[in-house]
Amino acid sequence: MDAAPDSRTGLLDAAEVLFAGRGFRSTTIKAIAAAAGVNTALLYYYFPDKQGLYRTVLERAFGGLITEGEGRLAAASDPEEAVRAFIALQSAYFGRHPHRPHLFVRELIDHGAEYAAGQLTRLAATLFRRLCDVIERGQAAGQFRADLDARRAAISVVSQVAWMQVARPAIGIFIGAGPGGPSARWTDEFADHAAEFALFALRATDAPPPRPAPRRPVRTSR
Amino acid sequence: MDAAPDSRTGLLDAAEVLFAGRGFRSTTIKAIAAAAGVNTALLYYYFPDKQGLYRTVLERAFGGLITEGEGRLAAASDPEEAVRAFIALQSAYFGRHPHRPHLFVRELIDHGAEYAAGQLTRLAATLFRRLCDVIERGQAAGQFRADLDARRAAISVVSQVAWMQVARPAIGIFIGAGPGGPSARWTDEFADHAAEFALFALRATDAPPPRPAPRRPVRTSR
DNA sequence: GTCTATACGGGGATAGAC
DNA sequence: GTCTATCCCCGTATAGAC
Repeated sequence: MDAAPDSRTGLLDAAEVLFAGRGFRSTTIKAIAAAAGVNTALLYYYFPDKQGLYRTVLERAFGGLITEGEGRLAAASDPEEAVRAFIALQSAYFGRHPHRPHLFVRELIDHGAEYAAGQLTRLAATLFRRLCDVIERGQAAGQFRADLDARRAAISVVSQVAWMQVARPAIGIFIGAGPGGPSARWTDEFADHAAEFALFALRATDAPPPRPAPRRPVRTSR
Repeated sequence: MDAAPDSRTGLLDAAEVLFAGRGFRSTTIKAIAAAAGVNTALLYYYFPDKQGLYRTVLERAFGGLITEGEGRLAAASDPEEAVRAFIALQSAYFGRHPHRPHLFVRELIDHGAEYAAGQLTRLAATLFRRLCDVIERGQAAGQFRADLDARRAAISVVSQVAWMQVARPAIGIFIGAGPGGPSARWTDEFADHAAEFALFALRATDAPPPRPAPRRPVRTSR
């Protein structure tokens, strides 16, 4: 049930993995077609050219994050819970699509987000906006410290897992696991740590004591 | 005083900028030679091949970070001061070498740190080690919360500015500045924010009240 | 829808003159 | 030390048969 019988989807899947792994310029259409098990020329039947294929790959990947995120985050009501849910979303999404962090980062540094500008604008209006709102709501309730700028704080919240995903080989070396990167278990535990770290930073020092973090047994990453 | 009269250095400088901007595979030796104002064949006089040139570029860039970092960090004695100094180092170094974040990230995602493994091992034994030690010292002194794993905490500390440098186009869109990324002023202020955010997270809740953060007027980034 | 065959430019690298 | 000239492979994209 995991075979993609139709050629268009097969091309999209293969292109996504290759673009993520080697970047847009270094990925050849011959490699994409070969990985999809079809002929080079067929690519030009389904897509206008290499750029058009790339654009479609990006739309699918960002679109998936936004759709899934909006679904997941609507549930959380308490600000602390919402921050945890946000980081859990990052961790789960990248656990399920392990190459997408690279796809996203490459688009940022290769093209300055040129091809993903539309998707990022949507992301700004949905997930990022929602995280900022949650922080501001926590500040208004006296749960979170009021002296933090919500947008900067939101970036700090997101940065931990995002950077961990990108810098895996370096982190692997730093923690003694080698350039293959940390284990799946370590990766999951880092997400828990990141949530706690962010909440320690966000909490007002005179706030009512938070209930202990629920130890989520769910393990979602690779 | 900014001309690089000798061809070897000119090639290294040009290669660094191009490798950072487009990646190893997408950077052509013809482009490097042209940017350095010399002939393609001369590259093979000074370096064995494209890979050898790349390796040398990485060694110079990582080596600079380590050398500069060890110098700067030896000064700070107080753990809080040391954490601030660490983030200030990141900000200053990347402010002075604005393309190196991309160079580093590309090496991580393009080659899994294969070419930089040696430099990263040095980094692990110097700067990263030093940051972990500082956190542990703060924990032993009761200044920092003891329930954090020092290595994970160190990664959280580093991640904020690192991610901000990499995700500039996305952050620009998120904060309404557009895909060109945040302004130099915003970038500098984010480093201050990141230091405070990290210290809020690190501080033991029953610790003696920290002195107010010194507002560093020094502006070091682009 | 899917393939074969091919045009055409640009890539890394070397030989060898000066 | 620095250049010209060149080799050969591989990249994108298209024409057109089936």
